Amino acid sequence: MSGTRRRFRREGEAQRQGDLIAAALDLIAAGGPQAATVRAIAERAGVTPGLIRHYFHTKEDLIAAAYASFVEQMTADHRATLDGTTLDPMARLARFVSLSLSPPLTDARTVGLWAGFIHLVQRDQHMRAIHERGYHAFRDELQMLIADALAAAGRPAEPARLRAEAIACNALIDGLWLEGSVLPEDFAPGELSRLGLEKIGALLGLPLRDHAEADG
Amino acid sequence: MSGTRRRFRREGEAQRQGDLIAAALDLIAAGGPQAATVRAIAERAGVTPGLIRHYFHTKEDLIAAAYASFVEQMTADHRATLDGTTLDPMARLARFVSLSLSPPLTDARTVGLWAGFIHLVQRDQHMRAIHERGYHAFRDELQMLIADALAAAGRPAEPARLRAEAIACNALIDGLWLEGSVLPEDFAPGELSRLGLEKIGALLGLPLRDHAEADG
DNA sequence: CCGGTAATTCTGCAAGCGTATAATTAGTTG
DNA sequence: CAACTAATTATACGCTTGCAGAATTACCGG
Repeated sequence: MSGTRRRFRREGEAQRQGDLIAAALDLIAAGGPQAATVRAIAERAGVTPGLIRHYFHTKEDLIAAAYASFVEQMTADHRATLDGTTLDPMARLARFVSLSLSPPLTDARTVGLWAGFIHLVQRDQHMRAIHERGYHAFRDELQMLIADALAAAGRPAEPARLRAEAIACNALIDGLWLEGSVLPEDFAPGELSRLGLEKIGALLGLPLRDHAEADG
Repeated sequence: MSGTRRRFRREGEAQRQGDLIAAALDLIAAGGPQAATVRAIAERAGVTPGLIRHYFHTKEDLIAAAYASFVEQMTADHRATLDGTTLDPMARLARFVSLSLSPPLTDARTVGLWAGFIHLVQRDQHMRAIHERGYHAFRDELQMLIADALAAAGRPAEPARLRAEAIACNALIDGLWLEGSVLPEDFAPGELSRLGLEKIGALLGLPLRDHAEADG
């Protein structure tokens, strides 16, 4: 009756799943979990709603996949910028801190996504496992960087103290991340990175210096 | 037709509004914003859905009121436990830190509520104002405590440095709060408070000691 | 150029959503 | 005890939601 059907192109499974996941993440970041309806996700991904259930058994499955993708990309980006560089341990630690406290990590979108998934993390065991893995990966990497930096400074630390330092430094980063992401106008550009480096340096007794990209 | 109508008691405006707000907060904490439907809120508050629109012009209004109540209670609880005590400045600061890193503040419910409102805070200007006020109240109080503690230790700090210290200490608290609330099983009981006191003490160069309630 | 396959669209449904409004009932006042 | 008022319930409406299944169409191998 309604004349012509909508034209479409066939795509690979990976491509379409990726599009749908990206669309879901965009919507959750912008409008919270409520905004990620199957219809909205499909429209943003450029397909019709029915296709979602061709690639995901249920909407909940898509959301879980989106969360896994989000966590993985967060840590992957982080690691990628650190690997392949030939910095000394202290510079690597400084870079890690600086990266954590700048976009795209410190950003309204990231914190919005993080918050949008929290209640799922608290209730769904699968989501919780994903979260736990990501969090521990982040903290473990930070702990290794701290260990290397302390060792390079001639002050190696025993495991128990190392764990405490990592938790504290991680908390400092997370706190600055939170505040800078939710109320960005409260802080001058680069202030968060500077503060993070200075205070983490103070906690560890290491003079951390920023050597990031150009500064005006 | 359906026989008897439901029995009810008339209540004051404050009481009913409070009940509805409490119900909304419970639901958001447990199941995220999605769970706080008008029907669910009404059922939990022991009334029928229509009553919500007798006390709030729209559901959005109720949610905004709930958020304001949440933020206010968070800071009020905090302040109340500190006022009326005759502790020296350093003990007051220690108490502030310790309170922030124990239930009910450091708790799955609180972080669940906080996260559940974030996307509203980011989009709605009214919500944003509420958030900003609460955040600044918390940080300003912390800053005053730090100022007093430093002054009492004979090392008063100038405003600019004081602001930086407050932001950093606040971030450390927030980070520990976040991690302890989302993954409580990662930390031993009291570990967060201990860590917070130790590391904030290290940042400020003050020996903060815990003198909270009994310890096993 | 012609089938076959599965990726994609389309249509529809039952349930739940927020909201509007009329009907009732509890409590107050004289 | 009867009238009055406002708190509360009840009912209904239009819209959206996630999901299901049938119909179509793009692409691939012959």
